[in-house]
Amino acid sequence: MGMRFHGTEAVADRLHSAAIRLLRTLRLQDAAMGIGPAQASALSVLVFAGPMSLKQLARAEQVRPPTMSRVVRGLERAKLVERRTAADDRRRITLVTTKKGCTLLQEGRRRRVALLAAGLRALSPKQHQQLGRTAELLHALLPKLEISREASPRPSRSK
Amino acid sequence: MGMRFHGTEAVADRLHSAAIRLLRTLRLQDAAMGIGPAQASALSVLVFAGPMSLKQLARAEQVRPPTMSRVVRGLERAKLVERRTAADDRRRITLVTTKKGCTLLQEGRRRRVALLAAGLRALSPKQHQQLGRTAELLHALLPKLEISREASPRPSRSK
DNA sequence: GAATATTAGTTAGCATAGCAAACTAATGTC
DNA sequence: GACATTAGTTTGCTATGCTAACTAATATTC
Repeated sequence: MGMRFHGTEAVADRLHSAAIRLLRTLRLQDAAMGIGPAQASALSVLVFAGPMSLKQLARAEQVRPPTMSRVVRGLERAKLVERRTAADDRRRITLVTTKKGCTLLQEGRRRRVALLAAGLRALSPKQHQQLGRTAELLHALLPKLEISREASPRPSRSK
Repeated sequence: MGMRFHGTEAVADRLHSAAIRLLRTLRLQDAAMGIGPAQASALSVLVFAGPMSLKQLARAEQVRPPTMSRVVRGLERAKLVERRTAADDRRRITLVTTKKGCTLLQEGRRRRVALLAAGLRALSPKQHQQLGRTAELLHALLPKLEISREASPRPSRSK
């Protein structure tokens, strides 16, 4: 009891700090593209999942609509995405990546790969595979954890 | 050619977005403690690695001194750390966690664990272990990637 | 030992990203 | 037609990142 329960705690911690450090490193690459991490991530979703509404994108990115609204404004200003009013419902907008946006994303991928390449190549194929599998594991795991956010009746800022 | 080179690219991408999503999820827990992710992370370092100077902490957190200076100010205001002038060199400060800071960190860990617990327990012990090992792998990997930052002669903001 | 260089940390100023609350405009409902 | 709901935006706050420029203390150099 309490023996190896410790393990879960440690894993949570290490995962947390690993994520922070990874992002801080990759942020530099994003910055080199003249685009922030949130913008890069949103653009990526649009490229791979195709056009969608702002709300959908906000949900996909686990972010509130006002936040996404601003992120999209940045992407639009940089001509990386276009907003179109949906045909059937004029409240909604449809976000579409531009050619430039698609290109930039590819470039970003190349940068990240270039950055990680040195590190990844130093790994054994087995470790490399492990890294990939863990990333997938996380993607599968995370949606289950978000329940707490959706389910909560909005804590309403106790202070 | 281009055959399985694709793999590295995909791993980099998935890792990137997994990190972003993980942090956005955990950020909610940090917010519930009334502390941001950077503050939580810095506090964690101080608790586990012991007292150190601001510069050391900035390096450990892969962040520039001005950024860490502000993060520390926040932690200090919340009475989670104390700054002491070093005895031998009065330029330097020594950052020490308070009792309250230590307690809060433990609580944060518990929260994260509670959040991840459902997910982690659904994993097989093997997957659990894999997750932990990958986190370690990343920690070992990341310092090697920062070379580009240190080595570069400061791009000097082209615009 | 005084002038100068280096180093630790801070301050100022800018940009991105997160949130909630309140607003506008379009769509649904009664 | 009056009211409720829904999609996005605006506003205003906080936290984090950066560079450039500053202060104060220590090290170096002559």
